[in-house]
Amino acid sequence: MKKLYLKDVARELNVSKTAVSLVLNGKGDENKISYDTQQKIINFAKKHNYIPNQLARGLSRGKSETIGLIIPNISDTFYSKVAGVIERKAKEKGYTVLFSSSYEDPKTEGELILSMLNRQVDGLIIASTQQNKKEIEFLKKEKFPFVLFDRYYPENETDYVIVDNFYGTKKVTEHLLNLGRKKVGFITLKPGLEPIAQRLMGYKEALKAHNLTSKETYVKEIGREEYFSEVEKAIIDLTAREQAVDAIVFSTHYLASQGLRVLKKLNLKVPDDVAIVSFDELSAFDIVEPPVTSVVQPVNEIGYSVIEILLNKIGSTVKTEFQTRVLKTKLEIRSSCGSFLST
Amino acid sequence: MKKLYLKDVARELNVSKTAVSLVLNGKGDENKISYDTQQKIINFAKKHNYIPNQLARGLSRGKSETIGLIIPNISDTFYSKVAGVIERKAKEKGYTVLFSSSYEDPKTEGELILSMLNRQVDGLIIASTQQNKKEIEFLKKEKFPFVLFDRYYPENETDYVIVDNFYGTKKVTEHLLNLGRKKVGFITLKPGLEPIAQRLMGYKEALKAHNLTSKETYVKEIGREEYFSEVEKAIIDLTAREQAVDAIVFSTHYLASQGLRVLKKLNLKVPDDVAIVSFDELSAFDIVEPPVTSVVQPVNEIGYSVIEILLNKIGSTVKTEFQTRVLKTKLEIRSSCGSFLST
DNA sequence: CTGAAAGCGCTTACAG
DNA sequence: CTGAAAGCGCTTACAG
Repeated sequence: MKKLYLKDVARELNVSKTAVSLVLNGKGDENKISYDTQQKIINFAKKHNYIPNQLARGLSRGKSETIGLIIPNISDTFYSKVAGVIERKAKEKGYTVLFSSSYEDPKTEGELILSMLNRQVDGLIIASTQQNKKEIEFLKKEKFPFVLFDRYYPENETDYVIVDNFYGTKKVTEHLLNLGRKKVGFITLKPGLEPIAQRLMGYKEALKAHNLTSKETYVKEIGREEYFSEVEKAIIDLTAREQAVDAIVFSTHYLASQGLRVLKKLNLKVPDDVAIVSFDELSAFDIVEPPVTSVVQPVNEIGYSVIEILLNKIGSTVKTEFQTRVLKTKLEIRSSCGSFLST
Repeated sequence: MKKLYLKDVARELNVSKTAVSLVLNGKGDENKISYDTQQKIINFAKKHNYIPNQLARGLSRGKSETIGLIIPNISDTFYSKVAGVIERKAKEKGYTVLFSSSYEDPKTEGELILSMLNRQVDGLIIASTQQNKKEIEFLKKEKFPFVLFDRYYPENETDYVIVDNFYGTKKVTEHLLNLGRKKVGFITLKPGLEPIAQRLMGYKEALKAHNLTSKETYVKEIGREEYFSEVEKAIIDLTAREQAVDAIVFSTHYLASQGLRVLKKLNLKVPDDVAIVSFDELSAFDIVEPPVTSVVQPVNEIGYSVIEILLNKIGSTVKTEFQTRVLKTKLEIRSSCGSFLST
């Protein structure tokens, strides 16, 4: 069985290439091709496994039916979940997705954007490092369809989908304060990312609303690469001083799980010695010890929104308003905060 | 800034399209194009963001520099980790990866294979549903480069990378028996998948080696879709009868985490009432309560091997032997089995 | 319905 | 080095 081309099936069937192409693209009826001929073509194609070359098709039609997805890390549970939703929705609409991880490196991300572009993706979805303003502006100038999620560029108008990082963190911090915790630490990443900045602000706002000033020393900003050891240092620092904290907010799931590891190692009891909460969660957060109260991101909604906005963009030639969505998070209360503390 | 094409940069620079193409593809030297001209072309291209159309390039050269990855579910932690490794390695070699989840549906998987093929991927990586023998044979007949991982077709000779499911399960079951457990249950998926079958055999072999016959009633095979409720039923069944089990082996990570959830709900103490172990793990298995002894799969090695074999296949025109690798698992002992039990 | 033809944007011998 | 040309495998007006 040799590889079949359009011309082969045309020849075999004694019809024109035009007819075959038209029929296989569902344009048989509108071109008044007889039912019999259509059936003949369709059956032959199916029987002999005729596979049209998408490269040629894409080149000819000027679109590839492919979407590019650029995320920090496909192995991270949050991104892999969103990727799953995006892929499922995209497939429903006939798109395949090309993905690539930037590993938080702006240079890699920039190259990825260009690489996706030269592969003629029809649209781009990016959870950006937020350090490629130039590329983002290039995309805008070219009117290339793209939507950002998770991380966006506050100073550049674009389509994006994010969650309410500020309010989510404020709420979970208040939850802690309402339970009688007075000295709340915040372990987070070094600044640079918008969601992280928003979470810090939410934390501070909650303290302020409770008439507590957020001591600088309660906020620990650590580097992503060496977070394993730095979380440990941060916790030792927060818990060992004379004025030890009685609660810690972790700004993301892997900091929280490492935090839990460290707390166990240090023999600190959660929530008795210190209560903890996490922004974003691991699916196992309900079976860790103790189960961790978390701010849950609406993964499905994020994926749906992103695809919806992007496909709208791709479909329409008229320039539309930028669409931005800020989705609500959900506070999942578990036992890592204990019950009310009277001191 | 309009979109630039090859002919545009040729015109602007007063050189031929040929020269531009040659230089940009790194064939300047071998075609004796002067250093100055080369620099001129390269600089202009970079400055004006010339992005060659990969569709045209691929069509012309007969390869797309794209690899297709078909897995059951990108959101599953095991597959997302392997996908990350594969993507990283592929990128190093200049390949981008197109991915798609089959969600365990053979029909979807079959369509995906054809879809990837018509997108002219240069090779395919599949963790198969094992129900598309026809497509696999088609790929073989076409001499299309592909390698299977995790799940393969025992009756069809292909390249594949798997782990030692049999021995891994045997070892972890023996670990349980060596600790004095006598009645070991096995909660697994309904048959159909080779790794699952191997794990069951490993479990039985361990029992046999300890002169225990594996009672049929100790093995619970459940459906993937409704595993949440079925794990519960299985555990109730295994623990409530007069001869309750004193240990349970879970054949995969999500069964184990659901098992832990259920055991907590039923107020059964792990490992006192029942010890548990898991084949494959969640990254949080060291902080759940109790930490779960697991058979760890060598995710990096799997990814590396798959890419290595595939790229070899793509690179060589001579037909080579099928390459198969069976990688070792690692037993990670945690406290979910307790210490030696004397009864 | 057909058939010849142009076009998508590249790459790559080939003659000079 | 150039330049004209063929070719990759499709799609799509167009004249008949």
